Amino acid sequence: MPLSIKDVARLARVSHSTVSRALANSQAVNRLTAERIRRIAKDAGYRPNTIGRSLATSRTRTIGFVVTTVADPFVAEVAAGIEDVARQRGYAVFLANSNADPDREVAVVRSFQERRVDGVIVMASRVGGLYMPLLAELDVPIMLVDNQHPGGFAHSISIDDRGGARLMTSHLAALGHKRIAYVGDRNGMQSDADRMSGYADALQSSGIELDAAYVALGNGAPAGGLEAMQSLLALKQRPTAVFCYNDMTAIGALRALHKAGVRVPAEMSVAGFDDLAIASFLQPPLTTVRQPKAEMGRQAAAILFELLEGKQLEARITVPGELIVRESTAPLGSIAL
Amino acid sequence: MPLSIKDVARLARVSHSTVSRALANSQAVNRLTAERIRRIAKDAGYRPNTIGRSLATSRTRTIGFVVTTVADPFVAEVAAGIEDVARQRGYAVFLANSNADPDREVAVVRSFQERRVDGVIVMASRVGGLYMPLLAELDVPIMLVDNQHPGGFAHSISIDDRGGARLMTSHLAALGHKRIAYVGDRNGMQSDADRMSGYADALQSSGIELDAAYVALGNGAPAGGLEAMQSLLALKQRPTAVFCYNDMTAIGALRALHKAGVRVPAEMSVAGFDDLAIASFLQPPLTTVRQPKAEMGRQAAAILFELLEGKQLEARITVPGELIVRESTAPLGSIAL
DNA sequence: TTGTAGGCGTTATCAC
DNA sequence: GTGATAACGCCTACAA
Repeated sequence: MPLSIKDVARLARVSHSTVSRALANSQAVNRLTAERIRRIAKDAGYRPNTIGRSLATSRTRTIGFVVTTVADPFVAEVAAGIEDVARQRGYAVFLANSNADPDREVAVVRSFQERRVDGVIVMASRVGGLYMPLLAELDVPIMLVDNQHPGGFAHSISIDDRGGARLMTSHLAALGHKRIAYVGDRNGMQSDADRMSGYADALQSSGIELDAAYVALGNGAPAGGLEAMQSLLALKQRPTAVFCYNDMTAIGALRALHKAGVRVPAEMSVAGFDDLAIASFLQPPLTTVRQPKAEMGRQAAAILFELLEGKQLEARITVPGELIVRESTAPLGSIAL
Repeated sequence: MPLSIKDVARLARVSHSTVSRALANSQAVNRLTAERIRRIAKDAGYRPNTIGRSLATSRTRTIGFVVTTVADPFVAEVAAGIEDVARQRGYAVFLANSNADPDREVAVVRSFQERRVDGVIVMASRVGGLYMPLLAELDVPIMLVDNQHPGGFAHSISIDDRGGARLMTSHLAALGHKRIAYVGDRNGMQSDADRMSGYADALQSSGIELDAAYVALGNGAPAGGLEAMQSLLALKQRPTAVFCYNDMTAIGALRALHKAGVRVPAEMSVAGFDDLAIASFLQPPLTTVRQPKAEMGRQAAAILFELLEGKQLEARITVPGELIVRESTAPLGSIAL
């Protein structure tokens, strides 16, 4: 059994309330006694028990982070950012994977409820629409990262999906491409819809008509990108450039092209979204839209903590994406090796 | 304020101890009263408060998971496995990144201590050697995944690094390669040493002399693999096959080869270790040693829970790696496209 | 089968 | 400046 505040009190021959005050650096306690108590506590190896404290203060200094799966590199990078500032502020982070499974979604909320987390960060892209009201029941501040559901929540930070998609599609159009495809994410919800509409916007501004045949659906993972790209390759009139929902999709698309012997970017330009750590090491290095993942996680956490500390604010932050041009996109008809 | 057990007691016109018993499905309470109480609790939306329970039972049903960084895809896949069984068993997981920073390592242990986690899973590959004694002070069961420090801890699950490396190196030797290089991880500690020695073993059994010039050092990430491969390419007598510490290193190595215009596997075979989700989508699909990552996470958690539930066991599990041959390795001198 | 009472480790409100 | 004392929400003897 670890020492309690009472053990320290006994050692210091004071009451446990004095110990509590001394350890909390309260002004109301004699400087010297306070120092003596702190010294004794330290020597004895006393560690405060957060459970007791939580019961008394009804705050746990704990937040819950729900994701579809942390095995997704994109999610993991955001998680790292969140955990980073949480630790700085003395909060701990419960990690929960929903796996896009409604039963687990319910279980996660229950768990957070029963553990009395002070706040929640949600980044569960494929989460059912029923999830949000469930989360709202928790009655704690909720911060959404890359919100996948339109409206509803007060606090969120998201990449500018539409703007990013516009940026990338315009980049492709500027390279002279006319037949530009989009490989979406069939479970992509809001962000997919927004990237799709950014794509449509940019086509229009470039005077290119949107052709439904050039819109394929992946699943946000390489396998889906591979399949979608194969369907595009089967077209009589192939696209010359393909903008993918995310980098994972693009990785699959690149694989399909290599298998089919189509050279990138000489015969086909490929672009992604996210800028995962490996994007610059792909063959060829991937042109993409950078999301500042860790930074978004950090900011999400920082805002949540502001809220928890009572600040009144309404944060709906949109972060601009950054166009990162690498070697997977090139002018139409360019003859690269 | 959420309802407490006392509120339910009031509603049901019984004492709070009866409610406690009823909700715990105790036999000692009248079936009908119990049912009535449960019904009332449910209707009122009662959610047990784990904090109170923990204080009373001195168990939190919480575990801590320390990693170097969850942004590493390998770590993230293990995390998913751990979280999976934790949820099933009613445990919650605190995620903590040490970032290989001694100060944070200390902070993490403190946090776990103060939050009274019931157990800890450690997967902090670059963690300082001082860390382990610190963790031991926690005085809770500790489970190591892919242990990076020789000896010391009772419970661990690790890939058979040496066996896996032997498997891969033998595979390369069997393809006819004589000049086989190894790109290690300069921060790789135990697992790097073991893979290195498996590599050395296999060379010896194949009658190949180990040449120090063919041992290069990366850092476990693509950038390190790229650099290391460039140094190997600068050799007068280049290797014809390269076994990399892990897939991330191999990704960097592949990039270096593409940049240098060296064809894989025609001119150079490349192999990795881990079998990350993207390995099969690389150019060319990567030959590697599969670690059952999620499964290892699940097993680590399962064993920890056995320990927490009082079972006496000493688990030092070694999981065999599986050789996955894809297209990045080929017979020496084969003329592929 | 049920209720009363005490305790888990804190913080917080009173007196003194 | 300090010490009793009473919460916080739950579990668990012990008594009835």
